[in-house]
Amino acid sequence: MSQSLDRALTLLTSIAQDARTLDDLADEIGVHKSTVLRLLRTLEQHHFVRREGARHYRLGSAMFDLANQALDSFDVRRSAHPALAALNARTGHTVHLASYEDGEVVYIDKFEGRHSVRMYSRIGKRAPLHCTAVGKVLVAAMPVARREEIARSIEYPVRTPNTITTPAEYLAELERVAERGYAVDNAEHEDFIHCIAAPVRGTGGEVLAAASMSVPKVLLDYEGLLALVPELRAATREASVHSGWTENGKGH
Amino acid sequence: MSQSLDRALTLLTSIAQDARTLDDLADEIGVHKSTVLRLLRTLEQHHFVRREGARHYRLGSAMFDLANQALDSFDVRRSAHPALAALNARTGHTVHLASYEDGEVVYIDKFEGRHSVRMYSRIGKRAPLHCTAVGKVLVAAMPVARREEIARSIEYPVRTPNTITTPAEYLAELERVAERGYAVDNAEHEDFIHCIAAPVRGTGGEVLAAASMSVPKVLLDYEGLLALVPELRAATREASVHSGWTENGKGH
DNA sequence: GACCTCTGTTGCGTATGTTGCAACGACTGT
DNA sequence: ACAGTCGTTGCAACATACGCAACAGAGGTC
Repeated sequence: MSQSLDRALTLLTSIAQDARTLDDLADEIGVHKSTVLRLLRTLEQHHFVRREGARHYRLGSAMFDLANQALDSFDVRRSAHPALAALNARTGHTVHLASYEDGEVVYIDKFEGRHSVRMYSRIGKRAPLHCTAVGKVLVAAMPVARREEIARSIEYPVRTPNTITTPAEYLAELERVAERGYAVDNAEHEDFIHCIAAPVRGTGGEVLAAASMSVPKVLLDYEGLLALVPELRAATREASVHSGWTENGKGH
Repeated sequence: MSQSLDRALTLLTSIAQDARTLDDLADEIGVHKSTVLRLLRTLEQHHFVRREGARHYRLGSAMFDLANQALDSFDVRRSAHPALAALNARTGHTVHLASYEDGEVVYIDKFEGRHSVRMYSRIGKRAPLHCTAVGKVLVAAMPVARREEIARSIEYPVRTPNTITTPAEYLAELERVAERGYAVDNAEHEDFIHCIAAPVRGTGGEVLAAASMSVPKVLLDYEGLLALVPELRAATREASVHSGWTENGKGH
């Protein structure tokens, strides 16, 4: 809607991937160098971008600053932190905390596993709802009407042979998740990895976020993964308590 | 230089502090609501901002995503990580990794101490050069001509009774730091806290970043702090080795 | 060391995109 | 049901951001 802003944001996205030169950027967004220069100057004034040497641009500190400032405003993140860090330390597996945003899942915290398996995730990264354990947990927590609405509206790109590909299947899976209180991603997102996830609840029992553990298949087979569920749930329970949850009324 | 972009970036900075409503923002930057609305919409399309409920705006996931993507491009950050994490775990004190940027210091990593002393720092936050241990280390690593240039150009706001307030004093301090190989901030930045810092070096012996330990004065007196220097230097040495540094030629 | 190329930078006129206005619509709370 | 608040739209006027073309400066090549 705002052209120059639109272009500037595209620039940022581009620069974030790697340092870029002026011409690179001009080519990428298809405008004249001078236009890019002016945008970059404004971005630079605000510290969103900085120059490296004479001809390379990198993201500046404002980016980190604002991001971390905003991450702190996710209360769940802070309250869940100790329990998840402990879970990560105890098991050595990668732990994620994720939240629902606009038809997708967003990772709001990550604890790297000890096994050097490169997982293509990152704080702030978005992931689909249909093939992630955290996605299932978050959607399963919603009223049935909402679930159906979402199941109808999202896409079902095939990521692996196990990926769920239809709304009907997805809704059935959500039902199972809601009953059991945890979700599984049996290599539905990435071939090598399977995950389990469980909800983190707040004061009124509402689901604030989902925490997951991701384990490479070479390390643990499906049954081994399921054996970790109690440990995960103990951690999410602890995280929930720190987030104000009390075990009366709802819960389970 | 670009008006709309300038306004949009100001909006982001504002929103980062706390969720804002449309009118709040319009007042803050002194433009019409409709203008703000259009900017926000563009920001929203790029996921830099998201709506919370119907009337509040928060930072969106792109912010986190880009920031973390870019943080990963600081190679020092990754290579220094294990050594600093270990230092933090061993001592329980707050550890920072910082880098020089444009007349200021920028924190690029932080390991929270076990003592619940609120430190007003954050990844991405900028701090002055004249009253921080990391600042001294980074500037002391530069050629004398550059040091003088910087000493002349920066401001010397008084933060505590101990703050250095003149270029001459600062240059003398830098000389000491360069000789010793580490810097001290004796409650020059914040009243309650004193810090020590040392450089992290790269392949050619050049200083990539500075690592510091911050300790509340109530926990440890000045001598106690200095007693930690060897431990800090062991950690920065380890971090340097991981960053490609080898102990020949330069070094010490 | 001189030439050439490549990249960043500036001034300027124009058209385009952006702005503010005012009226509308949706929602909240009383 | 009403008033007030806040978000949203269409439009016309204007300022702004755009592309162009020419300049400057650094790096590399012969």
